[in-house]
Amino acid sequence: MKDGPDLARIANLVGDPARANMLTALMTGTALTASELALEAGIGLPTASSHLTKLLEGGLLSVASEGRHRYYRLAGPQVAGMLEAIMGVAATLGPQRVRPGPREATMREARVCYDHLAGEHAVKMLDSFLARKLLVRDGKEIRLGKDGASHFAAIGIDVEVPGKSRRPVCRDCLDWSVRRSHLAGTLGAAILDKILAEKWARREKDSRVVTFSPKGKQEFARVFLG
Amino acid sequence: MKDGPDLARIANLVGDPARANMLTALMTGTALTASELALEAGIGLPTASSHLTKLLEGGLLSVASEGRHRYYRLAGPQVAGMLEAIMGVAATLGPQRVRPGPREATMREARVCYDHLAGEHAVKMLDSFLARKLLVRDGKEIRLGKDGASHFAAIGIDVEVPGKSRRPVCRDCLDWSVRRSHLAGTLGAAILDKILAEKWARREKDSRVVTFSPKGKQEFARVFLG
DNA sequence: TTCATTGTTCGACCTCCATCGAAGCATTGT
DNA sequence: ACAATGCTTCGATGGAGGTCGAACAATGAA
Repeated sequence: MKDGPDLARIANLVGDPARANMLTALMTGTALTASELALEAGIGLPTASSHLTKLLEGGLLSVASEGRHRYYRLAGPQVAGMLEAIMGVAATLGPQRVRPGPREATMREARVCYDHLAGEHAVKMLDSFLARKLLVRDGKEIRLGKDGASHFAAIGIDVEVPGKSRRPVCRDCLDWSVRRSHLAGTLGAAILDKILAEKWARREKDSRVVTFSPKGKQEFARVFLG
Repeated sequence: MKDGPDLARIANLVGDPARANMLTALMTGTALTASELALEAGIGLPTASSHLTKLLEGGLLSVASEGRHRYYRLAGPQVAGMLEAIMGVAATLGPQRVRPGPREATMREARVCYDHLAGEHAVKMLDSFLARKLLVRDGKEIRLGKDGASHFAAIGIDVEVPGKSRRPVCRDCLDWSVRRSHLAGTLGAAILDKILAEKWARREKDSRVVTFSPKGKQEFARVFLG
């Protein structure tokens, strides 16, 4: 009767509306303070604090104390992936989706997933990388292709791995909107950094949405879609 | 504040221990009756019935009435995939795993995931298929390679797709124990059928565990690992 | 019909937990 | 030192929902 890992324990953590809102907010990848998360979830500070300790003890979040602030973030990409998986089921199952809404459309196009880009653009980008053999699949893993490192270096993406970090350079992450993979890992994160640094796109405030400027979209296509 | 699909609603469904046990039991892919599920979850019939209607309305289960029995099953492979994703987080996060236990070891080696094989053997098998180009990745999709259909037909796996079914022939599914992909879809299901039909392995009663006989393991390696 | 099996519905109980106000700590700034 | 900010802890409240017994409905068998 007790097969495998404890589903209920961690699903229950996600199952509360307030906590779910917090986790969704943290899907942006940015670390947020307790008060910001309380505002996001629409609850008081004491309640938020209580939820946060539960998520912390549950292992879904990590925290960094800095001065009198405490910055909460998702415990890792794996947690983000699980949340996307649940969103995927909720999205296809949810007949109570009253209206797609404009917000929804922009989310499907481009959004932040933890620390990398997700959505249609991101899926196309990974497809292009694989087609050009800059990246190659190896089982579930994705690795740099023969010319991968030099190519990414040439376009200003620092792909060197210090060897210390456990985090893989490339990883794939299932997209809840497109139902295909996009690129995660340090490479995915570096690419998002570059896009924002070059101001090809900007993040909408308090949202996962990423909106490209017309010119930015061109540049993105030129540089990343080959 | 309300970004994307409704996480909490469906996570909450999985978050109750009784419901989680039911869902875990249904990960075997077999349809079970309400009383079987009540026994599995360790609760009374009325309680089970209440949970089942919730899971049904929530869209995680489907039901088929047959005589005075009502057979419940997971709503689809997508739900199974989500459950495995949550298990993955629970497994790596769960420090309260007191002891791995023998049950755990056999689960890692080979188990049923909804309707196909999962675990180390299954991961190796997919690796082999990809290496021999019987299957090829295409983005997130997995498709039959050039010689794929004929090869599988030769070893007695009927891979023809009636065209009617929406279900993909090949799909990958993330393995919570090995953290790599294994083969799902109709092909994955057909292969599991074959393994059981040939009696190379048998299912443990009321469990996801699949145990290979020594001879069966040899045959499995010969036929599927090339 | 009569009985047995299987499931659902109803009602009542009871536990759990999300919530907030107020107080307590810690850190920073003046 | 004193005040202000950010957050946690404590205590009390209230509501949601999981639980089961009993009654009811539906099917199948004797």
